[in-house]
Amino acid sequence: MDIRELEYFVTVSELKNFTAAAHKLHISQPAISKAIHKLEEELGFQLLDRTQKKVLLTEEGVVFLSLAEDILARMAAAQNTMIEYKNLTRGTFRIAVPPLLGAYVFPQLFADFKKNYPSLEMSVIEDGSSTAVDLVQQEDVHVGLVILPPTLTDLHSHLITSQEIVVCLPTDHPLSRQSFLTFEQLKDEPIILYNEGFVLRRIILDEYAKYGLVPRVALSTNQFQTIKALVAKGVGISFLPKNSIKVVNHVTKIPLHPHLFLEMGLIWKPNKILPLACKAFIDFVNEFEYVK
Amino acid sequence: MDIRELEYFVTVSELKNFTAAAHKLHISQPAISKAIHKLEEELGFQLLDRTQKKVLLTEEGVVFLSLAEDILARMAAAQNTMIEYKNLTRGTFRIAVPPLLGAYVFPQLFADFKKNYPSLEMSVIEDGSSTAVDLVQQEDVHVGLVILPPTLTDLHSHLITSQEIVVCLPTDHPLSRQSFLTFEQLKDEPIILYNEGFVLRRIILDEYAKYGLVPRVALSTNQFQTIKALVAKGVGISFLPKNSIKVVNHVTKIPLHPHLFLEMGLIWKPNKILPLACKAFIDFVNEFEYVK
DNA sequence: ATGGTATGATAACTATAAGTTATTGACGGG
DNA sequence: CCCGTCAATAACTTATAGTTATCATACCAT
Repeated sequence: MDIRELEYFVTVSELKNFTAAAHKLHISQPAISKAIHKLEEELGFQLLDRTQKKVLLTEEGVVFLSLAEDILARMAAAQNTMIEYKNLTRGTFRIAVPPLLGAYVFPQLFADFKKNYPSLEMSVIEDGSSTAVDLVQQEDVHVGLVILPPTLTDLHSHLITSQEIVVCLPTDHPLSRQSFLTFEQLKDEPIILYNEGFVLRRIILDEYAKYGLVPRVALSTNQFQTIKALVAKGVGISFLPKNSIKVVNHVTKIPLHPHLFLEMGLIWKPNKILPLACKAFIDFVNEFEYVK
Repeated sequence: MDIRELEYFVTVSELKNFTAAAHKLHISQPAISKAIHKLEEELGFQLLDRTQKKVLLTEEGVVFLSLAEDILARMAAAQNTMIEYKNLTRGTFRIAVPPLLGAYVFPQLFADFKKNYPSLEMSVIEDGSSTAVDLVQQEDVHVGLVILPPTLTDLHSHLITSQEIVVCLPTDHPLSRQSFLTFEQLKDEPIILYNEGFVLRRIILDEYAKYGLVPRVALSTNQFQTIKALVAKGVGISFLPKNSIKVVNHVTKIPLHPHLFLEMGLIWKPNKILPLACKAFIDFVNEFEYVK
């Protein structure tokens, strides 16, 4: 019992004529005859009554017709669904986005991507960049939009933008008038950091360590807003990408000396076959120009 | 996109192994490889990720798998349904049964048939034998259980039983003591007949006509019970098959002279392809011995 | 590292079955 | 009553599903 046979049978049933069905299906009439006979042979009884001039359905034929039509409809529906995936008018993928990037790189990226592919869905998992890397590694997500860690084991990556990290401190802080700051100058300041699992925390602590310093961490959080608010309140100083904070009352941004940069980009697992929607996203990001 | 291809894909997805799937399907492994490749080629993307040791479904593969499983399930269900028709564990047909036969031939026939084929359904249309013949002719029913008319145009028939027609008259009727009666003796009696469309009416009127007589029809009905009740009440006399009336108070049955017989049987249209259930019924009736 | 094993891909060939053309036979309408 | 329409059949061709043999590669145990 073959899809083609069902198709032939349904067409003959519709047209009540073998020859007409053959024309419609662009094959010869004997091909139809053969297929119908094969079907009837297999089922063990006649589906069509050819004793009259017109071809008529037998009672069993009527039953089989409705079953065949249902199967063909579902077959067509399945094909359509898959064509939608192929055409990128349907599809989902999972992306890990740390809050920091979620706050200012991702929205622009996402909006532009949606403009091009309005039907594609993204499932966003928010977590720190370090965790995001693990999620990609374990294939829990397909891609990660992360602060690129210094060492990338065996993942592919694409740099989207590079941001300078600046010191954030309360406007009334004694150091807030400087045009730049060194870690030496900041060594006794209480600092506010992201939690473990966030690359930015790692980077800052590593920088301190470079100068043989161990900062006093006043508090750590995974909330970007919390960090900014705490700095404004004078709880401590912090380090954030220059553009992540546009204008915040009572917070001053001062560059570090030497300058410290943060690279942000997309990572994914090579060799792993990704959803077409995700491939489209990676391709899109490759073309994407981030406007600071 | 072929049913076989779907089957192969589903099996590979289940076993996560091409070779194992090939074994299960009793074909060679390259046949599986080829079929899956063909499917992927047709859809335009990969369904299975073969980069790891284990075969894994891609995201699109997961979607397609559920669609394929649904289609295969429906295919199997359709096949099962048709097997049921073949096995006569499913099926319906339409039969015309006049009330007279419905009252005493049909119940026995039906009960015995049901014993052999408990799952088959009969749709019974009750109407006079003449009408029943037309219904068969026009293919509104598949068979008719009728009083066989003297001329059968082009229908097949099978005699089930022959019944003597007897005169029914009230017990207190002056003629009720006779051992037989002639139409000459009955020529002035008001008679109760079936309506037009009932063969029994035709037969009685034809018999009167044979002797150049035209009876006075007191009343006609299509209700067997009504006829019997009216005879008992002395409204008129009637003619009914001997065995159709077992014991009725105030009604006496007397044979005609010469004897008049009624043939009852099954009719159907030849050349017409009948439902298997109906064929089974015809075959059953052929074997059937009616016990009076 | 390293050789063995398991597994899927590939190539060349065979067998099956789907399709073609030519023709016949049957039914129904003018 | 003949002619036209339409399905069935036969003989042949083509397409393709399946086979065997072999290769490439990833994983595993030593």
